[in-house]
Amino acid sequence: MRTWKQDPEAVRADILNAATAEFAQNGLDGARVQDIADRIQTSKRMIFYYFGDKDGLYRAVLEQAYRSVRQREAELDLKGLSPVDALRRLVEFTFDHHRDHADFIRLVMIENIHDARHMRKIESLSGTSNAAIDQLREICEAGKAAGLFRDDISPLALHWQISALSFFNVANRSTFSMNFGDGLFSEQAQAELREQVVKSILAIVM
Amino acid sequence: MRTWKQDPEAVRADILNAATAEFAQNGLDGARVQDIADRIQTSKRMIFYYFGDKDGLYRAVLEQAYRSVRQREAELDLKGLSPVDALRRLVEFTFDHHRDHADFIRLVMIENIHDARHMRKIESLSGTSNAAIDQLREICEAGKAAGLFRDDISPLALHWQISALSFFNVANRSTFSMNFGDGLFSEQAQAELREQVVKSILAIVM
DNA sequence: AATATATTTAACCGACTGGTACATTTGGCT
DNA sequence: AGCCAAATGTACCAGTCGGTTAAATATATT
Repeated sequence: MRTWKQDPEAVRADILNAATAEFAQNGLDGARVQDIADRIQTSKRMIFYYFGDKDGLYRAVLEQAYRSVRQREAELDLKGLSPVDALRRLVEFTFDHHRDHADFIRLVMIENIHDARHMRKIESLSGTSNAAIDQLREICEAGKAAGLFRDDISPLALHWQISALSFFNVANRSTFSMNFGDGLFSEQAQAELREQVVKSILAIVM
Repeated sequence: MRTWKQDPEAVRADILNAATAEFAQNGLDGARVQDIADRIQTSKRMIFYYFGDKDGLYRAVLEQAYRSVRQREAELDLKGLSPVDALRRLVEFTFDHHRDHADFIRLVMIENIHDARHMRKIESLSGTSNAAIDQLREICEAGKAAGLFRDDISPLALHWQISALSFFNVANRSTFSMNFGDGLFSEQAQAELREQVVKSILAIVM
């Protein structure tokens, strides 16, 4: 009664969150299991108890991170907007969302260093269904139907470009700043870049 | 005099090249000094003899990689081209160059994971002079002077976008393919993406 | 040739790290 | 209460890895 109450779910969730921070900060090889345990009040033992090994924990982190992101993407409501407005909104959302979730970006960077070999083992991520691309496809079809968009645009290629610009903005900030100064990362400049991205995407479809 | 059984410079160069491959493949923490030695015919001891410690070697790798890239960038000859043609050529060159030097891209990804903290210690990289941005600036000025380009374009923001698209294409190939298939990475699709990037950049300046 | 210096080899080490063995406690159930 | 399985604490281990010690060999210098 006086000692700790057992709450397995909370412990598991705590570990997962601590591990997310640790992996995002230090990478898979740089992360230390002991440091993850130290971030919360638990022991290394518990981590192996719940997740098997370091790789299993990393995979759980990756899975949760992707699930969270996809869920937030699915929550984006574009109903009632014209194709152009919907596309603009989607781009702005993606740009902002990447900026707001740097940990996720870092996990993806790390996974790319590993050629996505851990992701490949997560069955829940192999489903090709993806809200972001579905929404984009709908926008494109509506745009084409309304005669507003070109006929030869590819939703996938469009998504590629939106992702590239939003991702790079967060992922490569450190080296870009080292090479060219951090002028582009002031709030003012970021707002301008965001608008540049929107216009650039709109220019592709129209 | 005739037979140089010892060849320190060659050993040093070999180590540097082997280390470049090892670090690019496995990251800073994932790389193994022993594995670098095994890649060539030398011993671990030599690596520490020439580069001090693992971090020193990594810094040497990074420095050489950046120097090579900057040199190749400087070799791009845009003289005699109109602003539009020069810009198109620069974008195509950057897109291709990134694709052709995946190891460099990976080193930059790795350095970004580490918040560019190793790059920061390399004095030869702190010089802000950069051929790529200089050429772009010239193109922009010529374009504005000729009344072909808008007046409010920023060479830096333009470079940011060219880099973002070229970089992402290589850096995020693994996870992008996992999520959306590898259709965009066929030769045919890559050629189309390349053209999309060119048009998108041109749309920004005009 | 003799000496000094640069380069290379081989064996070794201490710290760290992922993972485990085993004992102990907690809480649900009868 | 008494039992059992889930959950947790403690101590520990075996392999790995960056880095070193010390000695040998090659080259340059005089």
